[in-house]
Amino acid sequence: MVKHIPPGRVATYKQVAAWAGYPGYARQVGYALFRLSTQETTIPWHRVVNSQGRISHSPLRHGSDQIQQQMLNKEGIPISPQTPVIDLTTYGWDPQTLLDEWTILAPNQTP
DNA sequence: AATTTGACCATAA
DNA sequence: GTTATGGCCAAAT
Repeated sequence: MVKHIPPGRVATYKQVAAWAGYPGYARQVGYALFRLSTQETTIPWHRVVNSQGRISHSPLRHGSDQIQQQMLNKEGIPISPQTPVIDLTTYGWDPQTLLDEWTILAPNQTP
């Protein structure tokens, strides 16, 4: 599911769990992403944030939370210690919303 | 078998 | 804005 999140957008742990068919399993999504290396390239782990629109910080992450901020900045998402919260109505991604946009932009097509 | 541990969440103060 | 609390759930103690 994380692979489907487009650049410049973010999704929440809760959303990813629900989309994967496991509503209520937000924590497990976090544990799964924790296993990934910060060098990971095929899975955009940095596009997953908590339900407040903030990066989940933890000393156990060994700085991967800071790296997450840098990568999000590189994709045009303004987040910093001064602006710690991402506006999910602007940058949040919802597959249903994407479908709606798609049918508006390209009617008579099947996604 | 019971307790602890978290990249979580909703609510309350 | 913030912290605290109780709930959640699987895996590891």
